[in-house]
Amino acid sequence: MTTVLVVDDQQLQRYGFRVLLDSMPETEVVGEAANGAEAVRRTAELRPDVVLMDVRMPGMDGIEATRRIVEAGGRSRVLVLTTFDVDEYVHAALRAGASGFLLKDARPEELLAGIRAVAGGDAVIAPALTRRILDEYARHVPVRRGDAGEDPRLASLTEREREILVAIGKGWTNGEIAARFVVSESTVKTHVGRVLAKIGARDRVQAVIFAYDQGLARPGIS
Amino acid sequence: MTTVLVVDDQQLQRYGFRVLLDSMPETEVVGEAANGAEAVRRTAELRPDVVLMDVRMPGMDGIEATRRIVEAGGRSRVLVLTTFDVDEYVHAALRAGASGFLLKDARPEELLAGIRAVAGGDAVIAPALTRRILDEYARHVPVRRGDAGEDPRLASLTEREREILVAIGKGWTNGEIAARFVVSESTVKTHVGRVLAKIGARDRVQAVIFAYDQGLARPGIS
DNA sequence: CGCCGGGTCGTACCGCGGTACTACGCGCCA
DNA sequence: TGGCGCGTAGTACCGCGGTACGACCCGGCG
Repeated sequence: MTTVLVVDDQQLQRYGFRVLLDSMPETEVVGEAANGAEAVRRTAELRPDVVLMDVRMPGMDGIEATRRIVEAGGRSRVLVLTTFDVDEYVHAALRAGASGFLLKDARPEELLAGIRAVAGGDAVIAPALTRRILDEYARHVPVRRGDAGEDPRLASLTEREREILVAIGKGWTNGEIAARFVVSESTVKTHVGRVLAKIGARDRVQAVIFAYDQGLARPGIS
Repeated sequence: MTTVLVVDDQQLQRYGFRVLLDSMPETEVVGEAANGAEAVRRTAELRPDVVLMDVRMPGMDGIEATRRIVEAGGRSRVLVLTTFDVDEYVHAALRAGASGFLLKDARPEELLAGIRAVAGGDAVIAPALTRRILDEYARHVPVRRGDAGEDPRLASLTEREREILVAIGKGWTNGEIAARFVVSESTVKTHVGRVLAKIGARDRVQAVIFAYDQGLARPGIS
């Protein structure tokens, strides 16, 4: 069962969503909110799997609310809904950390599929918007080097070493890594040393850069 | 009626798609191809609405075939399918001009919805891949104005401190920074200390992460 | 069986990084 | 004139990070 928080300033709109979602066997509306501030509060309280977020709302809008919810670090995922496919909204919502962006004219099964995907940790974008996202994507995202697969230095890492590299990329000290992985700091140092040697980094700073370069580390993930 | 060209090196796979699509009222398979070269030829001949393209094929692969079909400028849209959600494939396919990218384990209705969307000029990405696309999108596509402005922590840095932060983001040691900026290492340390305090970083590692986060440093810049 | 790769842990050493504090010259401005 | 922000520079101290060993256990494999 997927729990959903419905956020919209229009009472009728919320009602519509509630009727639709409660009529489905796999989803359940556990709460509603009429503005951004309330959405943030109720998300913290109810910890729903998915927050169905309208963009345009009086007071705090859906974008800002999304940002706060995402920054709070709970496990709730935000699926942004809007009537208007304004580029700025899409852009801002995705940068705010939304897991999805759908139009309100989506068919019920599309909405359901979106909620399911978002609850499962995936992401969705309305097809009508995907086109533009991809165009910008192709225009801005640099070509991956190595048409022949990933960097050999990365491939030479063992599974454990890759985990260590990711941890380094999060900015953790050796002690913190040791605590999280429940091993001794000596072990971490051993691994770190091997990682640095394999990827050709002088110190962990260069390792972080390498990790970002390879897409192993990403902004906004603590 | 949407006309479809099925491209896959496995005969059985093509058969499966044909049966599925021909059983639907709105789609019709008008041809098949077993490799990239044949796909390009048949697309030119048949001018299908949608080309269902497998990635892995002997000879010319699906990516290259997609590129040629798109460059040919016909009205056929390419929907790429693959069994493996390898990042490189997604990346390459989208850059090649594909209108969509789905996994072969997609449910029939998802595939149908994808074909419909692509035929209508929209684009689709499998939810499992959208997550990563969005991450890269957020990382690379520049922030638009009206996007809540830059981080106040970044704004509090002086010009010199910002230069220092960029240098840290390149992975340089204090000594190297001192040499390049032609100042003493003491000075660099002073600046670094102030930068760390202002942006709230514990050490230069976290400063690097912050720099990437803010777009001050990016992969591929020496 | 022995070998080997991977993961774990320890000791010892040294240097860079980060902090605290002080200090000076310069340009700007009240 | 004095104050202030900024860039510069120095000393002293300490701890984390990185390296160089050696060691053990385990699972897979010839």
